[in-house]
Amino acid sequence: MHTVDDLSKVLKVLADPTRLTMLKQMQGGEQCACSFVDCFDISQPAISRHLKMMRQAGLLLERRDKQWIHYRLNETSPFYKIVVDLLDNIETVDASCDCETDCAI
Amino acid sequence: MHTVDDLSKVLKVLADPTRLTMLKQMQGGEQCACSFVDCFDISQPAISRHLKMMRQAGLLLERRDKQWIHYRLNETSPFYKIVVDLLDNIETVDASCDCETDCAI
DNA sequence: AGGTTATATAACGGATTTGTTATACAGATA
DNA sequence: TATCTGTATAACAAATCCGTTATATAACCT
Repeated sequence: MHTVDDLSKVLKVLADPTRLTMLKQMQGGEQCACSFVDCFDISQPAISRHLKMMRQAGLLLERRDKQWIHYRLNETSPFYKIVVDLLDNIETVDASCDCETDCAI
Repeated sequence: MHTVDDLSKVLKVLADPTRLTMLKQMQGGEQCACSFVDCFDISQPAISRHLKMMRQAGLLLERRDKQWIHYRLNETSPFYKIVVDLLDNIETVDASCDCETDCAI
């Protein structure tokens, strides 16, 4: 159970097509930040800020491996179920989003 | 099933504490616009615009009775289930929101 | 017709969002 | 150490959001 304020803050984070797509991709497993940079038609700093926003909302966890940072859904977030329920309502996203680097997965 | 763009547009409408509260109240049944005006600490035009935004998103239906307009959730919206599932995650809202007028209900 | 009440629209201002470019930092490698 | 790659931050601009006040419209009531 959440307050109106808490839920509306999370919905604000979710209410963006770029972030929704990123989340949908992470639903399929951990994603390297660089794969998002390759995948979307926006700059690397823009990607970085989208990731930061979701991380600060507690929606993401990160794992550093060498110079690469891998992001995944935070299954322990109090909003995790809400997020995946929403993602399950989205048509499968184009998977033509492969990382061009050596980030190993 | 929805597209990322369609879902993010609806989430943008939902991602506001005033609108979420209004929707939660309408989950309990039809509400007169005037009851929102009495209930929230914002101006009547602000209320009117929140209602318009939700109406335009297809989330609400309206019924005119004399000079009063009553709003309710649109159960035929393709997003209806998503909306109520989200509302069900919200703590019950303070019901001290009674219309001061003769709008009858 | 004239006044009152309920709701909608117009015009505007400040805050927030979301992109950009430039730059800094962290880690790997020659 | 110097440089390259991946990521984050700073500073800024355009667009959008959300409130305001003023005004218009619609329906009711003398």
